[in-house]
Amino acid sequence: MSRHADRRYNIVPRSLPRSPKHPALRKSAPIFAALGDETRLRLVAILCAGGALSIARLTAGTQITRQAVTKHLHVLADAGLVRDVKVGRERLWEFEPAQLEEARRSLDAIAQQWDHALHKLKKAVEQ
Amino acid sequence: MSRHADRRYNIVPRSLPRSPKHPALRKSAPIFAALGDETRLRLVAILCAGGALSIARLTAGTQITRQAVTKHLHVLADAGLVRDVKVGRERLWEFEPAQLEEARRSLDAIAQQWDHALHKLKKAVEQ
DNA sequence: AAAATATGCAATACATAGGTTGCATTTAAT
DNA sequence: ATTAAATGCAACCTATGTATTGCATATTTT
Repeated sequence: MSRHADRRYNIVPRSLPRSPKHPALRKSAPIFAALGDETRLRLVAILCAGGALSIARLTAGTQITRQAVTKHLHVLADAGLVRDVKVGRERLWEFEPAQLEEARRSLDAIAQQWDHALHKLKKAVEQ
Repeated sequence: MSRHADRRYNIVPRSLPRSPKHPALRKSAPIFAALGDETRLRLVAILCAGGALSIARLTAGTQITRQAVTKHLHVLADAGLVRDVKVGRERLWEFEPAQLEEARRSLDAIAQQWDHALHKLKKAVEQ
């Protein structure tokens, strides 16, 4: 076989959506990426439970510098998971529930596909 | 104020768990990180719907090389989201639902915290 | 006004992620 | 036995992520 033939396969499983790419997946990946860091996950959990907090207070709960926390907050903000409000000399960050729901829907969708596959399998076995 | 006083703050919000770090969050972060890539999210969705598939078939649905897909599969495997079985000269990859459930539980826990905070707020306003 | 607090900005360092290429190895098909 | 197919392994490249340091700026507080 020639060297780089790998990409030339044309045997594509029927269930595999090629270029149109599930839009829900494209939307969800950045949200999961934002949640895929322990520090950020903690920040989300804290903001979720404690209302709006300043950077200084959020930094107090970590071993990293304020600037590092600031960057994490911006990552979360880019993913739409938090938003900020400037109050005086402070910048308060608060949780934004909408995108978390989006993530939940994605997981549910995948899990549902799985359940469906299981169900089909079960029916196939029963017959 | 001296230059790097940021880390010396001792005003810690009551709700903020310092070093003990919620164990659930530490477990979930790697799972979210694994899901935080569009290609991997697609792979999960495909495996979830289509049973066990070889690397070659999984590669056919993408624009990237087989080796890149292999790396993504290993990331998913490290997160416990997929597992592989060697069959003849093929290596088949299949979805592993347990860890996805873990991710769902994490999101539910966070969302529940949020609901709880809202409920407390509502009660406070009503009084 | 002066000092303290809270944050912003920019440069930098370092590790890791994502991807590729080239070649070797294992199995299956002819 | 050859050839083809599927995969494994390793080196490499580049971009991005994480975190730091140093300094500047904006707001309170005293």
